[in-house]
Amino acid sequence: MGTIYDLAKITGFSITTVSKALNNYSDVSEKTKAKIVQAAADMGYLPNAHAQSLSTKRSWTIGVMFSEANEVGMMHPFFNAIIESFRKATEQQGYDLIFVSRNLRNRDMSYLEHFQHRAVDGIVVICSDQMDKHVQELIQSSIPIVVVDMDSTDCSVVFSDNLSGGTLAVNHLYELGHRLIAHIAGDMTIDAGLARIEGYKQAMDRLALPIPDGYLINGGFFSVEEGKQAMQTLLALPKRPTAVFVAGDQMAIGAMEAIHEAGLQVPHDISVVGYDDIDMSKYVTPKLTTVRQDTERIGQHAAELLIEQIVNKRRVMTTDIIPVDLIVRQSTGPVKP
Amino acid sequence: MGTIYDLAKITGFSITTVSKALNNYSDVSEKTKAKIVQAAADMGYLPNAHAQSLSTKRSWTIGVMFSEANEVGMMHPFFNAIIESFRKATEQQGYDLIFVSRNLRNRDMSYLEHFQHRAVDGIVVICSDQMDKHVQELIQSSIPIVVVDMDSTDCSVVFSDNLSGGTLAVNHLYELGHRLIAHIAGDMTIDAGLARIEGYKQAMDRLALPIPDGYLINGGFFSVEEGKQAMQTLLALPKRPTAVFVAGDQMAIGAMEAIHEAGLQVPHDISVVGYDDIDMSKYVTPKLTTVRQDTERIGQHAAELLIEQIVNKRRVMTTDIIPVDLIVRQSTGPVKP
DNA sequence: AAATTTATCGAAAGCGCTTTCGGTGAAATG
DNA sequence: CATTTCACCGAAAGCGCTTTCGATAAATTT
Repeated sequence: MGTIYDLAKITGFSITTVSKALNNYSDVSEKTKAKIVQAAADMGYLPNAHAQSLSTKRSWTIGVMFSEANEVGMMHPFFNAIIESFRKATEQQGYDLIFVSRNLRNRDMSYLEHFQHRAVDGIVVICSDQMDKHVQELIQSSIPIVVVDMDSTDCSVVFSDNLSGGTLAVNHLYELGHRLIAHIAGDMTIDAGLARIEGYKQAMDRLALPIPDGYLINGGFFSVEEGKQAMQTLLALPKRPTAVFVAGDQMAIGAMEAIHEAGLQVPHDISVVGYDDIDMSKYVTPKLTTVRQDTERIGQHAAELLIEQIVNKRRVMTTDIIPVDLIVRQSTGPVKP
Repeated sequence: MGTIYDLAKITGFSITTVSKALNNYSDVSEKTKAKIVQAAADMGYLPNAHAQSLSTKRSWTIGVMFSEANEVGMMHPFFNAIIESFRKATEQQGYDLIFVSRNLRNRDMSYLEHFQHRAVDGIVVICSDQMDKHVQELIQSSIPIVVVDMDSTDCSVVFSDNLSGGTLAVNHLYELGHRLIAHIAGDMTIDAGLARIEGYKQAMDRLALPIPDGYLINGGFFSVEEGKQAMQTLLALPKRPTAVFVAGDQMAIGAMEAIHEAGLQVPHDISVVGYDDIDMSKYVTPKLTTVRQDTERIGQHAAELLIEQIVNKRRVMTTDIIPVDLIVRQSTGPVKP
């Protein structure tokens, strides 16, 4: 593949000139630039990224820290959608994503340490666990960073308008005539979960609807299984809700399963609205009514925010809230008379 | 964060000794090693990966090329599951994954070029498109490589036993009494799709079942939408099948939707068995009977294969086939009398 | 006591690249 | 024609690390 030294030897110029020619410096004539570029093409020359990084202190890599909360790794559909759009946006600017692990050849180091070791230009964390020690460490560091789906005043964050999302869901159910509306919530340690709870409460309050005991139930960490269990608890209530707003699609799918297993029908007996609009939502039966998060926009905006910090070399600490939409499908319907 | 030069200054040893101490060379006394290690810990020293790579010609990174065929990017659940298990296995050995894009700061280069530029130690390609020019280029290169879910005699490959998978599905349906068994196939340009077709054909042949015209239908590239369309075509057939083996879960979900929309019931009117056992399969209604691919094992095995090539510095060209299982759920049932 | 080993350390080169700072000769200016 | 400017190029230092090859002093061996 060759180095600039080979190129210098072949063309007869110095490595300085070769480097300059390849990097479009102005102080090299068009003629010699052409020769060098040609020679580079001929030998299939490619600059060594490590050498470049070493010398420029710019690696053109972005480290991504992924949630490993509920062990889903890279299989979380919502996070995945965000990462995907983030990737598209960053790659357009020439960055590569690097997924680091915590153990560097047997030593095991923190994520921050690992990112420092790899000398990433920036970090994106997509992790819902506010309290995670590693996340905090990353935020406190001086590496450009953007955090998704989590709140923080110490760095750039971007997340959905969960408050409105909750309200949207409740209002929709209200308009369908429902008055007994329960909420299967995400764990309170998770910002998104908390905000949706708040949205739910505010909406109920505004509609002058009481929240009966047991109607606000913790669904844990957004898994299908936990959603199912929460719904079972709800079904066992003396006064069963006619509708339930679930803080995540996967949980909602679990909830629907519980309902079906109890011999009831969605939406005939109970309406359910989810949150996220993951890919599968439109394919489950019945198709899930849900609050769509704009993963495309979240990922892209996060990318912009991060890159801006990288190129301008200054930290920005904005919190950007991305609007959500209610997608009405078939899991919600009018309340039974 | 500091460099070995700082460490040398602080401890009073040469950078050579510092480096050796940090890398456990035998020709440095325990005492000085202790001092140096302690100093390193104190200042939070971390070696610069780029400098190390430059000097050792080993980057401890693995490049991953992901399918971009049907634009799903990182959102393909099956590929994702594999990557996840691959990641776990490689990270344990100290490797980081880097997802490269094709355009390096405005120039746009091939994947191979990009990988060379990043000086990855190895490559994993998870892409079903056999003919992809970039994939071929990667395979022909001298970088250690492993390919997943695709056949090739020119490199290490690992994929599921798609032949048996097809047979498994057909036999299951046969045992339920079905004789009119159709197959919604993956595109023939995709190895996995082709093998499943072959499995289907062989099984049908062995059971002395004819394959009526139109019973073998191309479902394209495994999307829900395409599966749905294929099923609609199948439903319009004069002699409608009583069971259908679908080459992918997402297509199967689409197929079920088509069936339901036609006013028919799964499995009462038509049985369907999918392929992959993606996460959602057990949550759709009815829960999908499917051929499970062992993503865990595929990813891990691919990792082993790749790392072995990296450390032994020699190419191995094995093709390893991972067994599949039939997971019987509720989308298949006895044929109507 | 002389000759060898052994243990411990460091100088220096090298990995491939960027960037500063001068140094040419040619063109432009007076 | 003397002087300034300009266009073009290269020497050299530096990025942070590894690794070879000696060098030295201490420990062993004869």
